Formats: sequence, structure tokens, C-alpha cells
Amino acid sequence: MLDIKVIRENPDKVNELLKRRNAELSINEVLEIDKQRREVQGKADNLRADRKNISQQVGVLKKEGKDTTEIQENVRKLGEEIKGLEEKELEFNEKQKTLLLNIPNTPDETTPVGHDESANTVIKTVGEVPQKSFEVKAHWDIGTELDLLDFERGVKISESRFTIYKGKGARLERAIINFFLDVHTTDHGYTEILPPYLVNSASMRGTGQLPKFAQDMYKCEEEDLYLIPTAEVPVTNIYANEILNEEDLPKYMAAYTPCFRREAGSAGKDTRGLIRQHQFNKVELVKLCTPEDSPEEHEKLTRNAERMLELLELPYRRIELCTGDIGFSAQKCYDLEVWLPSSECYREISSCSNFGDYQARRAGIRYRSKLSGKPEFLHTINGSGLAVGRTFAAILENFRQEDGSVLIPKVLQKYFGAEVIKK
RNA sequence: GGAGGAGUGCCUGAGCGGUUUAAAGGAACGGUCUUGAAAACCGUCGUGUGGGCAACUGCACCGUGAGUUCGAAUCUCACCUCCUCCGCCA
Repeated sequence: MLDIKVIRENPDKVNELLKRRNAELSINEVLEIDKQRREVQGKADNLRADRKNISQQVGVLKKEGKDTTEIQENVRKLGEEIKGLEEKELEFNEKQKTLLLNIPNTPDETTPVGHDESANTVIKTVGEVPQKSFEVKAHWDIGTELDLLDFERGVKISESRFTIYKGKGARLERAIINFFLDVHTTDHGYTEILPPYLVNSASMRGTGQLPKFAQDMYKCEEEDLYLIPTAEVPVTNIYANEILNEEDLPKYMAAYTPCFRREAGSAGKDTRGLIRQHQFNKVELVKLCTPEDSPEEHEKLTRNAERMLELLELPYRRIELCTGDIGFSAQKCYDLEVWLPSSECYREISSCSNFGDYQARRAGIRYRSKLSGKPEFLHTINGSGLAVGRTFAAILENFRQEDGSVLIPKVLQKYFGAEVIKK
């Protein structure tokens, strides 16, 4: 959520930044509502002050044994007037809140300006793209041949975009999860979190999934609960509506969770394989930090994610998303993309975003600033470290040998318990 | 699921219809003292939202939402959460 005070004081600046995302966006409507809202509030405040003073007088007069029926009747009428204004006040408040909740974050000044993904910039490319002398296969074929994945029966017991991992496949998935968690908690200083996989609507609003993206999520019919689309939601909201001490920052948290996404609107896209599933595993990195530290913490978090690809010896590149392509709540975002030989392209395997105070304001996550002594909204940062299913796919494709076996990356061998997967 | 009890500021905790402007203590911050620190003493100290260049000031907020009343932290109702006991259960 953007700060209404910032919008009020720098409307042109905010409008200009939002237009970098999308020319349609404007804060003019919310400014109009804000003006009306403040007007009503002023009137209501004055009347409430009157009522308070007169009611206090009633108390005094009654003690003196005087008759107050006429005054009481007048105050009762005043109360009715106040009630009318308060209804208006509430209406404007909610209208303003709704508008604000639907306005995306303003992009960071350093985010490259562009209309769509074609304007994203490649920051760096790491690792050699393997040149194979033999036939390259897609991970769904490799996984099926080696009896690691069962796509058909996954569909049978659920529906399309659900897959069963079995035997060595299930073991490899688990090995990747454990490897990621171990490195982040041991080498990178993150605290491991195992959060709930169902969260309420307030949490979804806090990180920005609601109200705009309700159709992307699975919702429980009977309760106010949603399946998490990413661990970002429960983990970021852990400190919702709290005031932390500045000494407790930064907070580094790492969480493995399954993620559930309806993928509404991606019908026909990546229908084969593990790339786009309704349920997938991910290890997510989340940081809470002061505004001063957030650019540096964002870079460090992205480096933490990149290190996973480097340790796994997977070729990748880092791109910076342009203003037209960054997520709704983000102000700056890097994507890490891993090389997938079968499709001869880089595919997203991690998305590392700095949200500034946008999520913190929505979720009410503050810290007491040493400098001002006042509670201030902190900054939130998160990124995948990494998407497990896509890592699985990348390993199968990049490490497949001519005889059809798949080598296990060195760092995973002790987790997996073998050096190679053969038929 | 059933029966009781409880939710007050950063924390503990008083207040249970009317100068409450939410007591008191702790923590925190500033100061005095000290070679330095501790202790002691003095002072500052809730959040949100308006008005004002500012000093300052209005209003709201006592789990959430409705209601009663001239007036609600205080009374009523519903809901949420936590605690105790019972039942069920991996």
C-alpha cells in the first residue's frame, strides 16, 4: 500500500512512477476521495468534541440536582447528526482503503523503464551452456524413463498439473529441499521456518495477493483460509501488526513449503513437465530490514539464491525486470533463470524482490527507529532459494549423460545417497 | 464439541457509567553524580488520523463488531483469541 501522505504531497511524482508500470494507472481518484474524507472527518471531529463537552456538563449539573432533560434531548439530536457523519466517514475510509489496496507499488528509481518483458535487462550470465553431442531430452521424458515421475497417475488422482514423484525421484526432490535449507541456515544465516500452509485473508492482503489476485489462489469453502501460493505469505506476515526493535533487524528467514497456484489464465502454457504445476515445492528466503539497509540486503539475498545454482553447477543468468514486468507489490526485482537444454532457453527459477515498505504498510510491520524513536514501517525482501521442481527439471536435463543416466551434482550426493541415477 | 475464566500501551498491571487527560511499576531514551560503569535521583516517554510553517492542538483507539445511554475501557449481544477442566482424536 502506498502512503496516502506521500500521494497527497507528491501527486505528480507518484503518478509519473506508476505510469512507468502502466500508462492507465492514476492516483487522481484516491486523491479526490481523500479530500472528501478529510472534510467529513473534520466536521465529525468538531461535533464529537461538542458532545463530549456538553455530556460532561450534564454530569456536573446532575450532581448539583439540576434538571437536564432539555440538554439531554439536544445532545441526543447531536448524536444522530454525528451518526450520519460517521457512516459517511466509514464509507470514505473504506473507499479509500479499497483504492489504495488496488494501487501497485511504485517502481524503484533504478528499475529500468519498459513496457513488457522485452525490456528486461540481462545483468550477468554464469556457467557454460552444455554442448551435447547426443540427443537432448526433456525432463518429463527423462523422469518417466527413469521411473522418477508419474505424470499420468498424478492427473488421475488429482487433475492436470499434478505430478507424482516416486522412488529416486521423490528422494531427489527431498535431497534438493534439504540441501537448500542447510546452506541457507548454515552458511547464509537464515532462521528456518516451517509455517502453516493455509493462511487467512488478512495475511493474503498483507503481502498483496488480495484483493487483486483472488482468482490465482485456492480458497477453502467453509473457512476464511487460502492455500499459500508461496511461503512469502505466511513468513512475511509472522510479524504483522507488531513493532520490532531496531536491534532485532535484519531478520533472515528461510522456509520450505509446497506452493499452490490455480494458474488461471495460463491454460495451454507449459502443459508438459514440472515447469508449471498447481502444487510445487519451494524454499523461500524472506528478510525484514530497515529502509537504509534494504538495497544492500536485496543484493545479498539475490546472491544467496545464485549461490545455490553455482553449487549445483547449473548455468544461469540474472536479469533485472523492467517497470512493466515487476510484480504488483515489488519496487525492484531480479529474476534468476536456469538453462533448460530441451527448450534451449533460460527459465525462471527464482524471483528476488525488494518491496520497500509497501507490504509492511499493508501488513502493519514496523520497527522502532533508533534515530526518530518512532515506529516506522520496515522493508521486506524475498526471493526463491530456489524453486525445487524447476531445479529438479534442470538437473535431469543438464546432467543427463549419453547412456541415459543422470549424474547427481556433487553437493547433492550426500543428501541423495548416490552419484548417479540409472535405469 | 461442552462447561468455566480472561483479553487494557513496548512489557507487567490498576481502573468496572461522569475532570480518565487510562493510575502505578518495569523497559527505553535524555540528564545529574562518577576516572568509567552500576546504583540513586531528576526529566521524557502509547498508537492512528486530522488542523497548523511551527510551538501547539482536535478527534478516535482499552481483542473485533454491533447495541444501550446525554455520556462507555466500564453495561448488553455476537464473534475471535488465549487459559483451565471434560469429551473426541493423529
